[in-house]
Amino acid sequence: MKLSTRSTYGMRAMLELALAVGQGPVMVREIADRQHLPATYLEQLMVLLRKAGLVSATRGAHGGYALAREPRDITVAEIIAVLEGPLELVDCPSGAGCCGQPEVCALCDVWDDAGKTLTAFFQSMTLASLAERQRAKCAAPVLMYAI
Amino acid sequence: MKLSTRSTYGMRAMLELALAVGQGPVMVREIADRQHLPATYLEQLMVLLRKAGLVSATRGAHGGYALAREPRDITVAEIIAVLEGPLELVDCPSGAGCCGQPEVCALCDVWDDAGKTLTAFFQSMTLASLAERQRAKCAAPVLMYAI
DNA sequence: GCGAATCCCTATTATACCGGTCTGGTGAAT
DNA sequence: ATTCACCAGACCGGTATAATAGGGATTCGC
Repeated sequence: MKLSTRSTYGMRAMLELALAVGQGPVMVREIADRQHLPATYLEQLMVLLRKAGLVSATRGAHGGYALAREPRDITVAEIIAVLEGPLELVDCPSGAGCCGQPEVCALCDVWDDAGKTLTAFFQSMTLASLAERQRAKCAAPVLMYAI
Repeated sequence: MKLSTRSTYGMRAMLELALAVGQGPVMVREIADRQHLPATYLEQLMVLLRKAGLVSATRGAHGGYALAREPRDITVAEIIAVLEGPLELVDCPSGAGCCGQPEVCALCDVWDDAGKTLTAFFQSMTLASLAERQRAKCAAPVLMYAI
């Protein structure tokens, strides 16, 4: 029950872009360096995010990526949906798989509700709010160390 | 982001046991047949559930498994925790992995909160409530079919 | 125009985990 | 004693994820 690295890498990249909004496009290489991610791998993810309309790319020298929309209009749920697929906890392709008789299966409801709960959580969370939290954390870094 | 079959298989088995409470031990074979699960695989899961103290086994002829506690005192969260591990969405072993600097990483908080949300959801859900829902569904089966 | 920089795309590989089987052992009931 | 059922562990194959490699397309600066 872990998120794949695709989502987490992608989110880290998107957060970088959110923090750099208004400063022109950011190179994949730059993001990868700052976040310590494999650059060529991240490239693939960025292409997916572009195709999904979440970022825009400018090619050529001094190119890079930028958010395609306002940070406040991009939710974490969207990003995860692109990189991870829908947040369904079980493969129950509309009634077929699962337990065989989903109409009378109380568990199907549970898995479904759980997925919806998660989705709602991530939908309530935008890049803007995330960026703000990040900025706050960096502005007031933790000065207490464990002894 | 799928639950492994371990959790879903295990839940289905536990629900069977909850529905058969007070009727003596139930054989693994019986559960597997009713739920169409691979018997030998389910056996492994039942052992884990026993070691975790969620079910009790009686060996020998006419043996089988039964819930070790009242259905209302067993939450879905517990069962999943045994079979799936803790509900953490990312591997962030208390600060080390993740992004490298979890103290100043807004995302770590997000993943953490999401895991807690899920856990809370599953904790609010007991075998008793599940069994009740299941019984209700079976008593009033769906009679409307899509045309 | 030329070349460098950067995104774009596809193919390939390796590793780990998951789902599952098989074999043999242990304890209880008849 | 025999049978039934849980117990324990090794073992194995498929698949998806994570990552690499390499060659193209597009734009900028000169």
